[in-house]
Amino acid sequence: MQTPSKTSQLGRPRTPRLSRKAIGRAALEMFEEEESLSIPRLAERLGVRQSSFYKHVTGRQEIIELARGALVERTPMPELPSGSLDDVIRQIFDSLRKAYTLVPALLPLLLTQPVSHPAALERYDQFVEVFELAGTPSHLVIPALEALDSAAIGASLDAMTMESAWSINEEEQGTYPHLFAAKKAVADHPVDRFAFLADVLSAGLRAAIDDD
Amino acid sequence: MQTPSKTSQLGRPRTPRLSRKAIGRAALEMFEEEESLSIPRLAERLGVRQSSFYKHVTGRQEIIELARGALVERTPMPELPSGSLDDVIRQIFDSLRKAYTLVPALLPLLLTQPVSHPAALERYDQFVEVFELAGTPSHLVIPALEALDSAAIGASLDAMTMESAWSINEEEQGTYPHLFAAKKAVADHPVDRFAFLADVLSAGLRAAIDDD
DNA sequence: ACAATAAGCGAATGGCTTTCACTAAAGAAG
DNA sequence: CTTCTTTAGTGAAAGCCATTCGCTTATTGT
Repeated sequence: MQTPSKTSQLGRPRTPRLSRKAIGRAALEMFEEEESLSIPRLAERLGVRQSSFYKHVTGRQEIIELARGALVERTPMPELPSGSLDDVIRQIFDSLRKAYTLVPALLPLLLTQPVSHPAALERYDQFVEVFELAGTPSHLVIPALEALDSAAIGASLDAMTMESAWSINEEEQGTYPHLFAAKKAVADHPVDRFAFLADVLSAGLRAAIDDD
Repeated sequence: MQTPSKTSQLGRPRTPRLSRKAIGRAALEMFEEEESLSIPRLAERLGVRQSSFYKHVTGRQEIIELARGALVERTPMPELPSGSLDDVIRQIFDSLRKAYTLVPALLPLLLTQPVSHPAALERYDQFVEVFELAGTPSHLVIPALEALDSAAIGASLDAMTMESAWSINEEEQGTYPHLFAAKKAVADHPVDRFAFLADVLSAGLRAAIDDD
């Protein structure tokens, strides 16, 4: 009987080198550190060849969905079995924002595909439950949750696009006088965008829900 | 003197085949029709070779910014020299939404880079002016505009992610009871997401601005 | 008239995702 | 325990993509 070289990488390994969970976690890490996902580089991180992924996953999109799952699993569900609608809105928004600001580069990719990871679905299921306990009419729960979710994503991305979402050259300052002045005003008198959005969403959602 | 073959594509052409404006327009068209941007295919559309773009543009990112410009130039500025804050919010939100729903595939790419196209900057400059005419404190204009912008993007993307942002298998329906029930509730009692968001933003922004 | 610049092209580079035939171990069946 | 099937790895290759560079020809400026 031959003892194969210990460094041979051929054939099935004695102990598994990959799992869907490990792939999701590594992908999330990679997004945090490199702000993008490349399958060859992910393979390097995991000490594996790129083609190996396709035994666990159908393709890149699924890896991104696993990263979403890893993000949810890392973020604890806020304690809030019940509460006022105001509390519920602020807690959910804050929970989303905390998760999203960790990985801004992932957000555009998450936006373009539906949520299918079980851990993520379970988290949203809990959010829905809390909304309903706070007295939201059922047909408004999904629209309200969508509003919170995209606001959290938008704000987290804005925070990434450095300094400002609008980039004006020095020479062009006179060309866009109002925009330039407004940028200066908020620079001189900074506004916490997340707190502002939380106020806007809380007041707005409560008004829209009570009007029903 | 030689008369070169009319079909020769060598050397500088007698009349220009490309321009930044034409590139932006074609890129926007491509996003609408193919939901993605590929430089080789864009070159095909314009009857040109891919390397030619780099005489007009520094790279892919700049082409995307030109597409943003083309999108703004195609969308008319709403007539509204002045108005109540409620009108202003709804008009701006509606204008953004109209533009964004035309090209959902472009939105994730726009999110990741600052606005630098002159036509877009001018449009935002006008939005700022209208906000100020409606009495918004200057330091809140930018946060308010950011909120409208990301809400419009989020809603346009949600509308793209077909049917629902949450995809639940038939077998899993019992695993996510609240989410599933809420999806059913909104399916049975449909809610216009854009109108809902407009209500939320109008009420919320006015509250946040008046509290100041 | 002529030099400098500008706008095209062709070919090549290096990156990416995905597929497929192959190998060796694990697990199931008798 | 042997044998068969399934599984989790590898390696090589195909077919995309964005970008660069040297070449050619026209336009522009002096």
